[in-house]
Amino acid sequence: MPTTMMSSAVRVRGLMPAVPPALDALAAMLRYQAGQFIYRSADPTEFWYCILSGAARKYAVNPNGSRRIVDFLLPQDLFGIGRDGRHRFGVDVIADGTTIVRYPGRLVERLADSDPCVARQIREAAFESIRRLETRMLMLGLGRARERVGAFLLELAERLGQRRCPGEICLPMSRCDVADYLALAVETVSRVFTQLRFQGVIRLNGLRNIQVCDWDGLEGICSWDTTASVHNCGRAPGMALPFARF
Amino acid sequence: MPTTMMSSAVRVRGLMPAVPPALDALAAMLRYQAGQFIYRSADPTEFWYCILSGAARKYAVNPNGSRRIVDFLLPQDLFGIGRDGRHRFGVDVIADGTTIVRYPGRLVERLADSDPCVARQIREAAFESIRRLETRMLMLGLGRARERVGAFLLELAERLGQRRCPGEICLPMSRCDVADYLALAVETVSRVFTQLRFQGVIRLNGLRNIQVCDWDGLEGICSWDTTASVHNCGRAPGMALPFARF
DNA sequence: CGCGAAGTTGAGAGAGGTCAACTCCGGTGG
DNA sequence: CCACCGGAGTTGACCTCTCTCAACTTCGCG
Repeated sequence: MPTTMMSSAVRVRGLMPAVPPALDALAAMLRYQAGQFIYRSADPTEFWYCILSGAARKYAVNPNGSRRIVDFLLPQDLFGIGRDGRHRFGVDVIADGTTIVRYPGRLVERLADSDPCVARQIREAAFESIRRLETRMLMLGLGRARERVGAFLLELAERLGQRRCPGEICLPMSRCDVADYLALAVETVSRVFTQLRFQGVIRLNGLRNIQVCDWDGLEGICSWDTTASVHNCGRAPGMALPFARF
Repeated sequence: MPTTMMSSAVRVRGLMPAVPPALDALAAMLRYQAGQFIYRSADPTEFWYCILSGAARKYAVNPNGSRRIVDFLLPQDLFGIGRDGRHRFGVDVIADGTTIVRYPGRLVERLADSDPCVARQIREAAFESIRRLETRMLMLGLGRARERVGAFLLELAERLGQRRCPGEICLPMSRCDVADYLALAVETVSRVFTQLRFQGVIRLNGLRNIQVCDWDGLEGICSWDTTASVHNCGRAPGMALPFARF
């Protein structure tokens, strides 16, 4: 039972650049505690969502009981988008006080038909989602556990806007979540963390706060920088970033 | 140097259901031989493409020289779609006589702004691409080589419309491509194939023609059926398939 | 202080990567 | 027609890495 925070008439900023008022008017803002689910697998795709603050995880559970985390959802991420049907994955919240915006999907679709601007933003969101999936796919293809964990840390820093920043990065997720995300055993993730610590690449303050001491070293670990190929495409730094594409 | 086959005024069928004439008028049809590239990584995203017949592969190459196949492109698949920018991946053709339809991306985008129908079709294409990526991600998360190869065969059969059909499936790609697709060594892929052959799950006629003798066995190999979760979502068979979502 | 959950560490077994040899197949040219 | 060649595919032996299972430690909280 999430808390409704604001009436739908309140402007939601930061969700999409220049959200059209018509779309804005449909929004509802909700607040969740860690462990609450936003929707479950096979639920009807009634609403579209966007994270404002906090973190959530999208996951699948197979008959054997093993779980695979499909995506971590961080601020600005849209999810649950799709046409009428049922969700393939469940989403639940992993950080206390996570706030999300919710839109009635069918109305947004209808709005998209009449407002090209809305349609374009949905396309952008889809392209962004594709970009993330492709990044993740390259990551899963990396052979060694060190590389995957390294790529994960780089991706997280990138998405939190803290790539190459000196400060600490707060991991919103448990080691177990990281393991399910990277298709590794928890123990392996743990071992890699301590290995990176001993090598002076990272420092841990508590369990969740990571400080990257050696960004070059971290990037060197990943035989190929999955995020750089996304954002830079081998072009000179400082140039405009290309949009995601597929 | 692909062969231009038809003037752009010729109607392209099968690409999208009910392609609007305005979009149709922009199309050019091209024919490729195996080994020719359609575009390279870092090329500008000038055109959007759709496979009509044959097969191609989308791939990334890392500094070490190792290659990762991001996607196999089969008939009906759209690719290269995106806003102005540069391609993250290269695409080259793997089957002789592959035919492709090409659209000027910018014009399609502009058309989408004026025609909601075009916009909706682009969204659908994006959702479909996401569906494929998610399927693939679950596949890469599978721990064992047997499971990945099994899931790959099921996915391929599904996409070729030959799931649970008695006939042969023609693999358009080499073992090496399969390996790069599944993030396995070629030798491992080969070993799994022979293992499946000895167990009577599949039969090989030549190198490229596979006949699945035991579909139940094949599905049983995959600890979780990545394609079924896509198309069925645990609902009763025979119901309308949900669209892809994310 | 005590408890449970989360995280870490260790030892062992198993799976896949690597390297090398070999087979199979299609194409080419004598 | 056959020998030769090269590339793709297969098989084998070995080694490395990760998973598994178990014990232990740390953290957070009442």
